[in-house]
Amino acid sequence: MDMQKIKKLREKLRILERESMGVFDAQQECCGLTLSQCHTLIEIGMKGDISLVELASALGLDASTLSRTIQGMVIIGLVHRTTNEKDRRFVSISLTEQGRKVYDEIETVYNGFLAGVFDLLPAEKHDRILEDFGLFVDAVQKVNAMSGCCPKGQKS
Amino acid sequence: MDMQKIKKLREKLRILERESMGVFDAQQECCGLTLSQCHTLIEIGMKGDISLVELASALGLDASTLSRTIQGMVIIGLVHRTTNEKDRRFVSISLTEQGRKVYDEIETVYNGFLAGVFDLLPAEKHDRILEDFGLFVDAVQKVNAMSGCCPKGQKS
DNA sequence: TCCAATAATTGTAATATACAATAATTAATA
DNA sequence: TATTAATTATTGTATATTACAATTATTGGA
Repeated sequence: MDMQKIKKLREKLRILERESMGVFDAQQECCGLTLSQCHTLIEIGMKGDISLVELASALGLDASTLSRTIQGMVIIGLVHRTTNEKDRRFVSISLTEQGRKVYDEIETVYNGFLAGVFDLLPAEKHDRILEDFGLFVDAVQKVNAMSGCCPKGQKS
Repeated sequence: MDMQKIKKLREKLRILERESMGVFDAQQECCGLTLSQCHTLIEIGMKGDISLVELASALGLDASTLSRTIQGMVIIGLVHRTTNEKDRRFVSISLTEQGRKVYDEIETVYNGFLAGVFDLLPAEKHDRILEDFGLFVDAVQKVNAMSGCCPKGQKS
């Protein structure tokens, strides 16, 4: 890989970082959620019933941070939080009916956004782009796993 | 685009969002900079001499936010801030020698990271992956520009 | 010259975050 | 079985990041 190509990729990554979050920000506005709440909602929506530590780990956050986020979401009626009766140390976090509704709304908008992106790309390249994107992200993940320098939620 | 493929892409995007930031976080640790400072440093490093509003716009931040970030970076000796004598309303922001050193260090680590990523990908696919990634990001940018729902730095 | 526009900073408040300490509960062990 | 260790979640505390509003300094135009 010559440096010129890497530089170009860096630029694209920086743009994507900002631009793809734009959808989330729009979401935040549209659904009256903060970005943190939005991320949390999506994660719960995908994982279903989940404990606090598990969720914190999935989001790369400290448990105390997430505890407060969840607290807020319980108050506004998006999230259900109950004690797990099998092991009363755990809480069981899930979406309320209202939370599910907001989640579905976010999903719809986000999926629509991506469909719009692909509308701008030549149809015959769609599969290739998806495949290549997947390969790239997988490799990123592998490199991070290998180096394992700075896992989220901890300063070494 | 069928929904299944979009879902898969969503998952990849979420991973990338977290994982690619990992490098920055590592940076943050290694260079003693916060993430905001790191982003700011990189932007100044790329753009060279720049005014506050311009830089704020490039970073998608409010000018007041950036003003404080810059203040901090001036104090720790990474950034130079002087009044533009042609138009004394503007300040001229640039990297100090020390700032340039840290910038170069970050560049080196980040580029090395991406080189590592491509080491894991088959060489014959490198160019294709780069091209497809570029196409995708360009399309994302276009869609955001079109909808123009929620530009950064403002709640509508 | 006076007023409007622009750039930057400061005042203020809200959110997000991590680390440390604590309370509650379970598992392990002596 | 009783005590100790480990685990989960929450609270206390401090810091960072951020935006909006108000203010100051400066420039350009009427």
